[in-house]
Amino acid sequence: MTVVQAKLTGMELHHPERSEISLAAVLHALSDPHRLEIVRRLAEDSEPRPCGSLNFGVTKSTMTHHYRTLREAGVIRQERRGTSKLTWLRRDDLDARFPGLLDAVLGSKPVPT
Amino acid sequence: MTVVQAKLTGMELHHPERSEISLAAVLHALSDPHRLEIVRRLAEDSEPRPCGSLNFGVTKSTMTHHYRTLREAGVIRQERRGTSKLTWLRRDDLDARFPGLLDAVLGSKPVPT
DNA sequence: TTGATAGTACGATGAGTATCGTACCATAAG
DNA sequence: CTTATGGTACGATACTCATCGTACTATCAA
Repeated sequence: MTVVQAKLTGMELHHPERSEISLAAVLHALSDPHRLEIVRRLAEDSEPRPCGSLNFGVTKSTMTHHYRTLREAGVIRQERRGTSKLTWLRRDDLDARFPGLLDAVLGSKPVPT
Repeated sequence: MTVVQAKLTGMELHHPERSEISLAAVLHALSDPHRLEIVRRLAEDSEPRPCGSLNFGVTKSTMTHHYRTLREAGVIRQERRGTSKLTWLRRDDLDARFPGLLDAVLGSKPVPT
C-alpha cells in the first residue's frame, strides 16, 4: 500500500498514547472557540457522532483542520465507519492524565454554594 | 500626564474584571510551556514575586511578553513596587470563574489510587 | 549626579495557524 | 456505472505569536 493510499484510507490516523498526551498541547487545542464548542457538544453525547453533524458556519476544510488538531493533541478519538467518521472524546485518557481538567473546562462541576 | 508617561509609570496596566475573564483566553495563555512554568512557580509562592526572579533562558523582552499575555488573560495580577514589579496568581478569580481549572492544570489534585 | 537594577517599547523576523476554495477520494445507494 | 454523501489534500492568504536586539525609562543607592 502506498503512502497516498494509506492517507486516503485513513489508516494513518495518528492518536497519541495516553502517556504521550501533553498538557500544553491539550490546552492549546482547547483554546480555540470553535474547538471548545466541538468538545462541549461531544461531551453531551454518550454515542460517538460523525464529524459532519456539527456546523458553525465554517467550511468542511476548516472543520477537518480543527478535528485533526484535537485528535493529535489527544482530546478526541476518530475512526472511520463506512462513508463517515465517528468522533468521540477521550474522557478516560484525559481524566487519567489530567484529573479534573476536562470537567473544569466543561464547567460540569460548578462550585457547591 | 501624557499617554507616554502613563505607559511608563505602569498606571495603565490592564487587568480584566473577574467576569470578563474568558475561558479560551485563559487556556491560550496557559498553552505555552514557558507561561505554564511561570504559573507553576507562582503557585508555589504565598508571597508575590518580582518578574525577574524567574529565568528560563529567554530575554527580558520575551518575559515581558509572557507576563503581559498572562495578565491580559486574567491569570496573574501585577503591581509596581519601586523598581521592580510584583506578580501573583489570581487564584480567587480563577477558582470562582472556572472551578477546578487551575488545580487541574497545576496537577494539585492527583487521582487517589 | 551618576550609576545600577528591573522592566518596557518598538521593530523585525520566522514560525505557526485559522480560514478558504478547488480538486480529489471512499463508501454506499440507485 | 452513476451519483450523492462525507470527508481529505493541497495551496494560498492573512493573521497571530514567540523570540530577539536595541533603545529607552523608572526607581533606588552611593
